Amino acid sequence: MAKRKNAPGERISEAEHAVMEVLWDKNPISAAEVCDQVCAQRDWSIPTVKTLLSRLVQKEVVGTEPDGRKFLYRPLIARADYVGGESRRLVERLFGGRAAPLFAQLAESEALTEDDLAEIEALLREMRK
Amino acid sequence: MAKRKNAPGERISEAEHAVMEVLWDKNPISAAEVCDQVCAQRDWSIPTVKTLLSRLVQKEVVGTEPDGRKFLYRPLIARADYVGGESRRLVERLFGGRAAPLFAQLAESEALTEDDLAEIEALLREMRK
DNA sequence: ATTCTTCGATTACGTCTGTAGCCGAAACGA
DNA sequence: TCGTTTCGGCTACAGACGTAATCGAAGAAT
Repeated sequence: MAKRKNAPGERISEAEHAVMEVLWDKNPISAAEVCDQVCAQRDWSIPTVKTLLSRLVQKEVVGTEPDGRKFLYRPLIARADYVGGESRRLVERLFGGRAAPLFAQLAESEALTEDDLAEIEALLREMRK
Repeated sequence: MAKRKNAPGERISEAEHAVMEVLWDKNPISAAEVCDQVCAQRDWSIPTVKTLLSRLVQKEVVGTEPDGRKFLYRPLIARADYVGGESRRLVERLFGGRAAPLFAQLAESEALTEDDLAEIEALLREMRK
């Protein structure tokens, strides 16, 4: 009954997510390389990135492989899985599990561009077959 | 430096959100009444609910009005605003601000029911005019 | 008036999160 | 071989969060 854990399931925090994005973009890479990417956007220092990386390793969502004296990191979960999980969680929590109200909400708050609409229409048409 | 917050914006936590849901459903109500609702679902005790309420008051998202010797609480922000904000935040963080990929994601992870599809189609048709 | 009951307010405390410093071992340069 | 640089690993610490007990004042009951 609890929502606890599927295979990969340890919760990923906001800051950790930023690190994951970098890893999804390119991997495997070293801590320093991760910092190159992420320290540009969020104003972090190397130690911070290393802490986040080790927490992610602990949570078993990031794996390591030795590369000479250093380590290379790579994600152990697919971005699509993470993103899907977060999306479903939001729909669950805020819209009683129904996606339509989310859509309505986005529409109302003008978060939908003309392009979005067209794209969604296309997707719908495709799913209809 | 610490994290920023603007007028409406103090972050509402998961547990606090549960309390907000109760207040949105019925208000103004007393702490005890909030507990009646929320302690049924989450297994909390009165002190917990009161703590959450006072934190929400501090964050200025819940207001109080004296009712004899006790207080009645009511939300100061609309549910639609909160929900809209959270939705936009998710779309921003996970989909680069584009809603279409969210939709695709939900579709792929089978989070869309037949009803959802129909409803969304209807909404789309309506927006098309 | 004295006690019993209610509340809100204050305090507590372990965990998680954001952010970072320090240390020791390994690799490198001389 | 010896110091210097480079890493990963452990340690730290403040603020947020989840959860709750305790205190003190205002009312109610007798």
